[in-house]
Amino acid sequence: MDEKEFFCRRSEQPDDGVYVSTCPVTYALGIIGQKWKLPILWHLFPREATRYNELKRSVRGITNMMLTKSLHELEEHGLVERRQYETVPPRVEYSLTPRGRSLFPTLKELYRWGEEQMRLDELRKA
Amino acid sequence: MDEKEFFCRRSEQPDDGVYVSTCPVTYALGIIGQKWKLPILWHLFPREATRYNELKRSVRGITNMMLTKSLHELEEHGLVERRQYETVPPRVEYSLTPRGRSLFPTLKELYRWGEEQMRLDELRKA
DNA sequence: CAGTATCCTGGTGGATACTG
DNA sequence: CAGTATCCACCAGGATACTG
Repeated sequence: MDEKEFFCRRSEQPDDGVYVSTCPVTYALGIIGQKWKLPILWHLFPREATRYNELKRSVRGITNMMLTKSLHELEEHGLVERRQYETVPPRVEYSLTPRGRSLFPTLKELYRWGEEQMRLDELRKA
Repeated sequence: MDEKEFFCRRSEQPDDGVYVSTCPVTYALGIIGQKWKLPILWHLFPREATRYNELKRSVRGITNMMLTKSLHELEEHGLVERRQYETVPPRVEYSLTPRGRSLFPTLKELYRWGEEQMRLDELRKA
């Protein structure tokens, strides 16, 4: 990845007016950029598996709708795995796949930068 | 930054119903997460300075409204610097601050991960 | 050239109720 | 327990026109 190749490329499709991004950063944000994705992943990171309702309790403020939708999307992208036990009452557990865990170093970088920015912004306000 | 400290914390303020995120990742995405921020930064990265209209031409599809708004916000957060020359017609140049450039390693990480995900998704479709 | 000022649309995310 | 099904509000982002 040299510098010239790094910068965002967009492929233009004038026929239907649709721009398809081929930019990996945009692609990544499309996977983890929505409101609840990261809070969910955060809860899963340090754990083996988590049940639906435990997740719902831990991710403050999330509704069934959003939790279900987010989990589906994360599953579709292969970051999260759903395991269902055929018991009564039902028991469903969610866990990170290796692919989900591969996000950790990247998030750590983002965390580091964000933390730096928070400190700098604090200093400017003071 | 140990693992326990890493995960997202939100401070709850029940009085006005507002949740203020103290999570550095959320903070970072609040700065660079909007639609046009990264495309703009991308154009600035390999350059010394760029004029307003050059930026507008390069960032495909952006309107005056969005370009102006995004640049203002980037300036507020100290990532971008605006320099105005008192000539007729006016000449305004935008460039990255050191703080803006400090984003580069982080973006490279996100790029790397996103690229990996794109390849994996391609393989699954095939 | 480098922006502002208005007005408006669409779609993310939320509220609420219901169920295998 | 672990979800669906409907309906809805809000605001990021866009279209268009105008200007120092």
